[in-house]
Amino acid sequence: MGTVSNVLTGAAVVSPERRERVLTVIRDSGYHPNFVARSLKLRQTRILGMVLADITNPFFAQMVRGAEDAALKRNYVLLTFNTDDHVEREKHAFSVLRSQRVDGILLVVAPGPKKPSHILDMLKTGGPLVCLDRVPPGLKVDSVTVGNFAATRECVRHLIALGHRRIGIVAGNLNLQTGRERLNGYLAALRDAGIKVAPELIRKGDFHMESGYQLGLELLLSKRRPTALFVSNNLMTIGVMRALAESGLRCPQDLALAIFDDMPATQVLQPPLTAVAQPAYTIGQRGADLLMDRIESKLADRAPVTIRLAGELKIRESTTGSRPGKGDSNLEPRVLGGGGKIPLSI
Amino acid sequence: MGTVSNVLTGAAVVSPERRERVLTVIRDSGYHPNFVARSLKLRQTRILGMVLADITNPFFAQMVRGAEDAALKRNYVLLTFNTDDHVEREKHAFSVLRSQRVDGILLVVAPGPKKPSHILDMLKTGGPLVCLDRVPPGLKVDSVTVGNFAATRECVRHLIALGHRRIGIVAGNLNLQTGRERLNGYLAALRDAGIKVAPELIRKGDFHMESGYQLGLELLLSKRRPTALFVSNNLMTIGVMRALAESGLRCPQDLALAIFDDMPATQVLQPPLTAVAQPAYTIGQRGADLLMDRIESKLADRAPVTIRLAGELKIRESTTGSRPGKGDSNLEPRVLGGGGKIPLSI
DNA sequence: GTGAAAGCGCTAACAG
DNA sequence: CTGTTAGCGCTTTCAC
Repeated sequence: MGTVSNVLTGAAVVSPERRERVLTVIRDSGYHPNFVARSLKLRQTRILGMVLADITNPFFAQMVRGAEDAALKRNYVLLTFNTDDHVEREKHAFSVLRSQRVDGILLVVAPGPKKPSHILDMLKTGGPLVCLDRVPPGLKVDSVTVGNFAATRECVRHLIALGHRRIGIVAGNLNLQTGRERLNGYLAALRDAGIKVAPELIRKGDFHMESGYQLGLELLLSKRRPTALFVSNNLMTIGVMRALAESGLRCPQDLALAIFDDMPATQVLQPPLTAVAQPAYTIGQRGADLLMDRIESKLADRAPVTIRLAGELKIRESTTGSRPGKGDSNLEPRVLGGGGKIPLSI
Repeated sequence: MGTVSNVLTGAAVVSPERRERVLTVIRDSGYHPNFVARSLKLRQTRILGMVLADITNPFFAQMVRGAEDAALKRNYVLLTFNTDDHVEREKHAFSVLRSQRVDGILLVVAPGPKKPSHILDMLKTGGPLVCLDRVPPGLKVDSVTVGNFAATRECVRHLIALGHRRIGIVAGNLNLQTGRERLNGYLAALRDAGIKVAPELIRKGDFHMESGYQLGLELLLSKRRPTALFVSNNLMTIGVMRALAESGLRCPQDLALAIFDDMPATQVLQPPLTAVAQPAYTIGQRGADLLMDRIESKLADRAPVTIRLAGELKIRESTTGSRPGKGDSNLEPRVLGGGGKIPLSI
C-alpha cells in the first residue's frame, strides 16, 4: 500500500489520523519492513561490504569497529569477509558481495597480481570502492592509509638518537605496501644518520607470529647481534617476544626493542614496549564515511581522495631503559607519550 | 528468462549448447546474479546475522572467525553487529537484522531485562536463533557455551593444590551467565577444599580493563593481600597486569596469577600466565552450523540443542614458579600443556 | 490528500 | 527441453 510507504519514509504528506492508524497497526502486528523488497526497487541495499585480511588481528578488528560505528550512524550495515590475504578468497568475496548488491566495498587488499581483474571491474563499472591500510599498486582509488614510512623512520631515529648503530629489523611481507614502506622508513633513518646498512640485520618476515619467532631467534643468536631491534607489526612482535624469552637475553639491557602496531597488551609487558600506534579505528571510520559519501555521490566525480593518517610513536621502557655501550648518556629521548608511571621492574 | 535461471541453479536440465551459450554471455558481460531479487522470491537471503558484544575483544573476534568460516562453507555470509553489551543496541540490531530478512541470528546476549521482547518475538515467530557464550536466563534456546563453572573450579583447585589458601578473585559482570558461573566455580573449589570464603578477597568487576586495574590495585595493596589471584577474563587481566607492575609486586614470587581466557600474548608475558583457554573459534563454528541446520530445518522440530564445550587449563609459570609460604614442595602440579620450554627468567 | 497499478530481477509453474 | 508468465513486497507515478 502506497500510504504505508509514505508513512514510513515520510516521502509524502499523510493526514495525522491515517498516519496514526497505520503506525499502531504496524506496532502490534510485529511488522518489520522488508528491506529486501525495498532494496530491489531502490537498487540500494544500505549494506557495505568489508573485505579484510583477518579480523582476529586486533588491528583489523579495530578498523572494523570504526567502520561499523560510522556505518550505523548513517543507517548502513557491514558485511565482512576474511581473506587471510589470499587473492582467490578476495575474488570470491567480491563476487558474493556484488551479487548481494552491496552499495560499496571497503577493501584491505591482499597481495596479488598487478592487474587484479575483480578490482578493475569494480572500478570500471563505477562500483564505490575505498581501500584501507594498503592500496593496490598502480591504481587510482579512494584510500585511507597510515604514514608507515614517516612513522617507522621516526621510530628508528629514536633508536639512533639513543646511540644505537647496529639496529636490526624484522620486516613484514614486502609484497604489501605496508611491509615495503616500513622497511624503507628503516633504511631512510639509517641513511640519514650515515649508518651503513648491514644486510644480515634485515630479515624478511610475513607479518605472522611464527616468522617473528624464527627471524627473531636468528637475529638474537647471531654472532654480532644487533643492540636494537625494530619489529614491523604486532603479530611478529609476539613471536619475537617468545624468541627473546628463550634466548635468555634481557630487554632493554641486552637489546632495545621497538615495534610497529601498539596493542593493549604491549603496555603491560615487562618492560612496556616502545611502539608506533596506528589509528586503526579512525582508518575504518574515515574509510566508511568516504565510501558512503561516494555512494551518495556527495563527492560527485571528484578524483580519488587519498587520506593519510599519522602513526604515533609511544616511547616506553623497552628502548629507554638502558643505553648501548658507548651511547651518549646525556642524549635524552623525546618522550611523546605513555608509560610514564610504570616503574622499571626487571 | 527461465532458462538462465535453470543454468545457474541447475534446477532443470538444459541442453549443452544452450547452456554453453548462456554461460559465455554471462562471463563476458560481467554479470552478477541479483541475490536481492532472488532473496525476495525465495524468502531466503543466505545472510546470517551475528550480534555480539565487541569484536575488538580477541575472544569474540575468534568466534566471529569460526562462524564466518562455517557460514562460507555452506554459502552463507555474515552480517555483524556490535552491542557493547547494551540491550538497546541489541534491540536495534535485531530490528535491522529482521528487516534485512537474515535467515537466522547468532547472538551473544547482552545483560538486560528478564523478558527481552526482541528475543521472545524472534523465538515466537520461529526465527532461527542460536545463543553463543551466554544464554538469556530462563529461555529455552539453541546454544553453544563453555563450561565456565568446571573450568574455573579446576583452575582454582590447581591454585589450592599448590598450597594457596588466600585466593582472591576479580569477578566479571555478575549480570552475565559467564560472570556468575566463573564466580561459582571459584566458590565451589574453595568449599570443596574446606577453605573459608573471605568476602574481602572477592571483587566484582565488569569484564573491562579499567575494572581489572582498579580492583587489582585494591587487592594488591590491601593489608592481608591474597597469595594467589584468579582473574575472570582477558581484558581485566590486562588491567591487573598494569596494577601488578605499579604495585612493585612480583609474580609468581609475591602473587600467583591464573586467568580465564588465554590470549596469544599471555604466553609471552613474563612470566607466562596460567590460563583457561576457551575454544572460541569452535563456539562460532558449531554455533553457525547449528543455526544453519535449523534454517534448513534439518533438525525438524527437535527441542533446543545445548552444546557445552570444555575450557582447557594451561598451566604456566605464573602459578608454578613458586610456592606460598608453607606449601607442600613435593606436591607437583599436573601440567596440562603449554609453556614447557620457556625458562623462568625473572 | 488517497488508492490503484507498474515494475525492480528473480524463480517456479506451466503450456507448448 | 524451451519460452512465457505470475508474483515476492516495496516505491513511485498517476488518476482521482
